[in-house]
Amino acid sequence: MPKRGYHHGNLKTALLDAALRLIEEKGPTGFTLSQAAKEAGVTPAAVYRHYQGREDLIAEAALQGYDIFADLMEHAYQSGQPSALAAFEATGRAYLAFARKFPGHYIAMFESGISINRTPELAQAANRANGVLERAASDLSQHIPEDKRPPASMFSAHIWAMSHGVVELFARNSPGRASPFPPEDLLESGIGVYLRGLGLISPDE
Amino acid sequence: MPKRGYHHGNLKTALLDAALRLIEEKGPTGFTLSQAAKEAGVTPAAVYRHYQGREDLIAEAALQGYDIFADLMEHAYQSGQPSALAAFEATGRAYLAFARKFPGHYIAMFESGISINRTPELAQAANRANGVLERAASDLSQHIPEDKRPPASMFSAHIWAMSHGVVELFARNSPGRASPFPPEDLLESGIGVYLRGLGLISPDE
DNA sequence: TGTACATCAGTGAACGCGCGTTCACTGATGTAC
DNA sequence: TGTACATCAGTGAACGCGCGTTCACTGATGTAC
Repeated sequence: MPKRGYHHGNLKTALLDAALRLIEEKGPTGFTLSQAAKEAGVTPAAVYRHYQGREDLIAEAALQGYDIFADLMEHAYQSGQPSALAAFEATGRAYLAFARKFPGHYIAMFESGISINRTPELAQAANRANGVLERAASDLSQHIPEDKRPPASMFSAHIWAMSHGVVELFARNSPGRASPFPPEDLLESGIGVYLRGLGLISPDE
Repeated sequence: MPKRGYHHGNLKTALLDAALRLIEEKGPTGFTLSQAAKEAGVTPAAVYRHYQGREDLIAEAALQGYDIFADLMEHAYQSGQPSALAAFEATGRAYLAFARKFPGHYIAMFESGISINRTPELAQAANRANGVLERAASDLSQHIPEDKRPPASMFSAHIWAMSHGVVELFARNSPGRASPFPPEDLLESGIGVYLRGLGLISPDE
């Protein structure tokens, strides 16, 4: 870990890490470039060697986040194969696990106001992540009689919304709004009820 | 509408309205007291005649929001009586309607990081709103056989999470993340599936 | 191995800016007589 | 109705601060010969 001397050696990464910590702590609007620089042990001006500016740092955090997120979702999806149900449920769990493990990334992705269409890579990474969930939903909905089958994109939007809601309301340390249940249980049971509603789990399971 | 002269006459309200507009536009951390004062046509120092400072303005917005919110929920709940199902569904719809109609309030309440326990009145208003949803859930869950009945607080947390998720992901103009469905439909259908999963709606309804 | 030199990562000072808050003040309002 | 005076809402200047960004610079690194 060579951190001494005039050259940092690892500044780009160190800045991104500092930014993630700060975004997690202060929110995307409260995050400042100067503070990130300070945490990395460097002058604010040095940041401009590696990023175009404040916005660019946030966008980079979001991009990295979507990549990790998509990988995790992909892996969860695969891990449940060949059962469409197991794959789907693993994907749901992976969502919450990601939000818990990478809160800075999560916030940069979903709460920073950064447009998905800022750069083609960002759009691509975001779509990849979204695609996994939609594929899992689509696979699973094959088991529903066609005339009662909701569009996979609606199905996945429902699950996404519930997951996001659980994260924002109960998994974040919202001051004074403690959940009566662990977020993991809440999401698991919520998805369970939902799947039962689609006839994908028998009522007694 | 007397706005001329040295005395504003209606400054407290005007400031709160300006704050709500700005919170909606810039987010809770992007909101500034100075700008709110400017919008109300007044010096920043004048704000201190009516509020204790920046934080207090946000807290006031949240408080007003919880009051309106609780009233709307209450009204929706009553409007569906005596049917527990109708009351519950109306409550869900009221949630989204509130978020759409009072985005500034919504953000101040749920995204500003203001603690519910900042003042007793704030805590009370928040609990009143939450209580309506929980009561609606509790009423409705009487129709579930006792041994299969989830706690009402879990039930209501699920619905709250899905509602909040729909608002955040699909009802807000998140740049580049357009929903394929109107948020209202998304929430209505999501809640429908969920209630079917609890056995509260017949599969063919 | 030694030297000259190009490359480039990070410095430090400076900029203009808007912020939240304070303070002594002033102008308008409303009340007592 | 008129006047004196208390109340108080809003002013304007000032404060110290941290921000994002720019610029000419300097010190370290690495490469060519």
